Amino acid sequence: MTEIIPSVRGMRDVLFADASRLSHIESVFRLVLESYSFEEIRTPIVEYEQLFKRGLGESTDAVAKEMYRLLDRDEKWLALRPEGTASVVRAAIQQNLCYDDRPRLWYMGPMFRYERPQAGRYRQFQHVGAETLGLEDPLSDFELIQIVTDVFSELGISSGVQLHINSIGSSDARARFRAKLVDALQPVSHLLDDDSKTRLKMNPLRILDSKVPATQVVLRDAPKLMDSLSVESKKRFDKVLNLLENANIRYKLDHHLVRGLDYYTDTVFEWIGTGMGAQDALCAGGRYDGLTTLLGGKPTPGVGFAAGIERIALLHEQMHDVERISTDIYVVAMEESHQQYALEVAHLLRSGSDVRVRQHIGEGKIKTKLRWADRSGATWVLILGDDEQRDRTVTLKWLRFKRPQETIPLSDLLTTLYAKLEF
RNA sequence: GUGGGUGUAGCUCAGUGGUAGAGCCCCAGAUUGUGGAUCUGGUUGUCGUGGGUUCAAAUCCCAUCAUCCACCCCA
Repeated sequence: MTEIIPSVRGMRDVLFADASRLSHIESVFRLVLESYSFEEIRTPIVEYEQLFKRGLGESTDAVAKEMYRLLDRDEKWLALRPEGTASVVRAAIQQNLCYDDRPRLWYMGPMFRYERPQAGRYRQFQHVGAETLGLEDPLSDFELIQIVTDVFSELGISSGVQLHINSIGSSDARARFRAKLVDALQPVSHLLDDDSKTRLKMNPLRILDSKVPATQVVLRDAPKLMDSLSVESKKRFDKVLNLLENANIRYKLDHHLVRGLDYYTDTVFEWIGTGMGAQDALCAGGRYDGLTTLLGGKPTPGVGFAAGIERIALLHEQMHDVERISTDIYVVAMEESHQQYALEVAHLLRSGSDVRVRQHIGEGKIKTKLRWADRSGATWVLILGDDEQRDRTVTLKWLRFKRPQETIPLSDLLTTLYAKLEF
């Protein structure tokens, strides 16, 4: 036998109810984002590798260890996008979108990272994100947080999420803080875990969000990032928090929240799902006032978020059931000679209503056909035989309730169905 | 990239060296224009893959792949 070719590691097939759940989450994001007057942007899945190296930072894990790279036929290095923000900002610069506008853009699509697969972590995963460009006002930070809050509320998962927020200030402030932190931790570095020791040299800020308890103890006496922020940064952060309080959006100040990508400035935020295992970051984002200049554009402030659809689905699954629905009405022709009439009836239903209609295809006894009708999950089956074809009627049978079947004129079918649907 | 668990029928799983099993599902009949419930009968397998030990391997050993959990990282 010929060998089966499986799907690529970390890249899954999503079927039936699981696919419906993802679609539902996506459509809620779409509706809420559009209600805030955000407009959709679709950028390529493949970009020059350089875009991510420069945008996210050469030494970030997402770029250094996890990027899918591919050599194009003309020997240029391309990459499958590991996230969406760099592409959106690149597009805004290339299309000159900020020249006379403050674009409010949202996107959705697959992202790729070469990581070890785990629950809630895949090598191909779905992001939905939004970016507001050209606005410095803290209101733009708040607005994005409000959008995601609305989405979670609409999905009915608000009680399972927690918003964490912090400000990491300007890159100057972070440089000052980095020096202070290193000075403070160097003498006690023997108390740190191995990863944190490495980070002390490579990326000291990331020590802050270490999960190792002993390291967190050491950090209690270390300098605080908040104390290194400029007066302006503090003021604008207070304003963001104020807006959240006025809107009754609950948050947790998390001074150890630092982001893994280099482009963030000032406000950073993240929603954590409760009871989810290790991969519990559902949505994260923040301000990135320096990104456009990194990518060769004019200085333009920006703020955005990205949400992991699969992770939100994992949480949603714990809280809500989603049914697999494929058929409302199953149409059965008794014999081959009734097929033409069945086709006519099925098409009438499809064009005259929004029900899902499936016509039985294949030979078999009526018994078998009805079993297929039952298995399809349909609410009704329409049976069409000699009598029905002759009188131009249909026999309508309930599959889910004990109710008598009835034979009705074809011309009354749609109105009869609507009457039953209302009931 | 590191550590650990698990891979047996379409699904959930039992089977610790001696003929590959159960439940559910599926198929046929009881019931030739009526599904589901019941009864009767039936089908379903490279035991993840490759090698090794053994008279004999689903079972023991090695490797490998997949998957799950944790680390790491992140959405």
